[in-house]
Amino acid sequence: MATHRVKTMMELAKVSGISRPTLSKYFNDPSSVRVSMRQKIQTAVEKYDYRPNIFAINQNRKLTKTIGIVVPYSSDPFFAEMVRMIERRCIDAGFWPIVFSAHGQQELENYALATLQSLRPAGALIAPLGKGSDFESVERFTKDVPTIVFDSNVAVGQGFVGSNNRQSIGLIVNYLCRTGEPPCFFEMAPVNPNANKRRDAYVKTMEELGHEPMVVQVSGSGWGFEEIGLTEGNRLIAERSLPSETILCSNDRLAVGLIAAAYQNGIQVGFKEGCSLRIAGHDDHPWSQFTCPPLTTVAQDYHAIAEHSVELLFDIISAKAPAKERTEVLFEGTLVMRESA
Amino acid sequence: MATHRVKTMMELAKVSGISRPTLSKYFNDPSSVRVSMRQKIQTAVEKYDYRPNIFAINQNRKLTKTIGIVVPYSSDPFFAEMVRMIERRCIDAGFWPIVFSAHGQQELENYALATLQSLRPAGALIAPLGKGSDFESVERFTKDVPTIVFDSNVAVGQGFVGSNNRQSIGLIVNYLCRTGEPPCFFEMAPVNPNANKRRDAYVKTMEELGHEPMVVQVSGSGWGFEEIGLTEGNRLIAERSLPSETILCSNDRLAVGLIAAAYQNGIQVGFKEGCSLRIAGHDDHPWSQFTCPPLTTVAQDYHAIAEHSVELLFDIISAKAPAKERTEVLFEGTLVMRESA
DNA sequence: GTTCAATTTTTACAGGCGTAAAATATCTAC
DNA sequence: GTAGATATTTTACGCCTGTAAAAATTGAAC
Repeated sequence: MATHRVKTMMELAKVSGISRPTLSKYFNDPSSVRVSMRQKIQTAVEKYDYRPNIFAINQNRKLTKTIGIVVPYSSDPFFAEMVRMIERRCIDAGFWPIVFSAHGQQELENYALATLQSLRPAGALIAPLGKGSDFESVERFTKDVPTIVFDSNVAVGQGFVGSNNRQSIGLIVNYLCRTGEPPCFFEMAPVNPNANKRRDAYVKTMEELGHEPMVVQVSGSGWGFEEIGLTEGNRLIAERSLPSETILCSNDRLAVGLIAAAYQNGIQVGFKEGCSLRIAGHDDHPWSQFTCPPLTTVAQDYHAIAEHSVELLFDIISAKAPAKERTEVLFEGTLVMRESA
Repeated sequence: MATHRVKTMMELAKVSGISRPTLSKYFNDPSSVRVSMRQKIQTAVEKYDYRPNIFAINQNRKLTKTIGIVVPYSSDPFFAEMVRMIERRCIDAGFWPIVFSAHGQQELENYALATLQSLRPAGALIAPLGKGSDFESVERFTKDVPTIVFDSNVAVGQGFVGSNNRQSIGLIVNYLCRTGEPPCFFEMAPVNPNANKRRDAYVKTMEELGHEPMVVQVSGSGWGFEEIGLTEGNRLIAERSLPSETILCSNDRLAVGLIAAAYQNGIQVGFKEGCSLRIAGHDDHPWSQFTCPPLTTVAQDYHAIAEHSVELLFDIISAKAPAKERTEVLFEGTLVMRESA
């Protein structure tokens, strides 16, 4: 340990008595050298605290070990959780995950894609902004980099993994109709394909059940969903213009804002005695269990989506030829009954 | 645009009639070539969609343009917001921010630091896990990379930027004592120096005001603060063992859980008629305004901390010699009066 | 001890760009 | 138009590792 640190593979070869190409082979894939050799190398690496130079490595490799992850909004708990799971899987598989967030802005999404592209990643997992994306930029990126799209099904890349909104919305609409007044649907102008699919699923399910769909679309843009839920909820309550006393929100974050609005107007939320409003969400965000009352919602299968996205990407990367067809995998939601509806 | 894309600087030199060294100079610093030349180059770059190869660039540069950002928990809204601001400043200054999250785990923090280090960044902004950090790993990192520490004042790096907990806690303790029963302090086993400083500040302030400090330390570890606040809050309420009906939480996330616990036990929170518990937090997390009731807290100056951290780092990077002394900058908190206390 | 296969070593070149030094071209001011 | 300062081109080498091909070594089984 007191030994002077070694900075290049050449030096390591000299001090360890092992040829440089063998060292190179080892760093590419430790199992490609004999066990005895492997141990000698590991000892030397530790003794001289050597680490390969990433830049030199990637300059000649056709395939880097970098995996790009791009999300629209890293502080959204759904994406935060997805990123955590995806990162873990990549690291365990010997890849280098690098995370970018668009922070809701097209400009930053483009920047992230451009940066990532110049890193020549082995592949990428992206959740596009959706409506806010510069479609051509995203498409250009996917031409160069094997890409799996998740969450928001923008029609690019080699595959998509997400939730079955038709099924999950159907589930909660059924539940709400079964247990009380049919819900209206609370949404803002859709920011991505998911939002559209959810609204359509709501309308379809209501019609199937013989009820009149009631969509309440409020104004507001950006990713500050709670804020929109709060201010628009306050407005709707003041105007008494809610078409139903049961409200299904397009996502949990909107519901968080709406619950706050109800509270601030002295309205009790829930299905118990004395409650005059039922509020439900969609996603089962990590903090949905901490609302007052706890939020009834539909859980997306975070784990399955993350896991499957990564598997799909690895399949594509390891396959020589690009997939002939874009695959789409949808996971089903599960009802999470709490107290808000 | 229909032109074939050019992949190396050499090719770009050929097709544009400009020498490679001049192009190289341009990419290092566009202002180092004549205006006429600059325009010719920009035109060619766009026409042939050329982008320099990052790996080749960084292999020879002593100083890369990479800035590393390491946070303990990317989905914590405080860090999410900090990251957003820091990234923006770095991009605007022509640097490449790369974000890593330890997801609360020492192993991942070490991995992030090691990865980052091999990227030979120009500098780094890190918020260490704190108690959960492998101090030696962090210190070793800071020996190699100019580093500014923020949020959690672990004694490494060239400087620290954070909040003045003594002042901010003093502010809210004063407020709470002035307006009602003196608060007890609700915390979990401290995960970082901030938590310790806040508790100490609470104790000091209470003593100054002539009150007996009452610290309620609950068990629970990890970064699931809301969960801890909820379960431990439920327990304390059931046991009737809260020493005061005014509770100052070590941070907002704990308060979110505690408010949920109060709600679930039918306890009204706030200072109005009929309320029997006052709850306050610290940080002014983005979602604190959506709790029921809205959370009274102390706001950290996110913007100042982010801005100043970056400035400090840039100063160090541009200065030839490393700073002789580790600088510490603290920003003051401001009281945010809402309805929970 | 021999043989064959699997490893490792030797040798050599490539990758894309930074950068230094000397020669040449361009611009500005007079 | 000319000198002097400033930019650009030419030429050449270095950075650190990947990788290919041929030669040499090692290992296990007989």
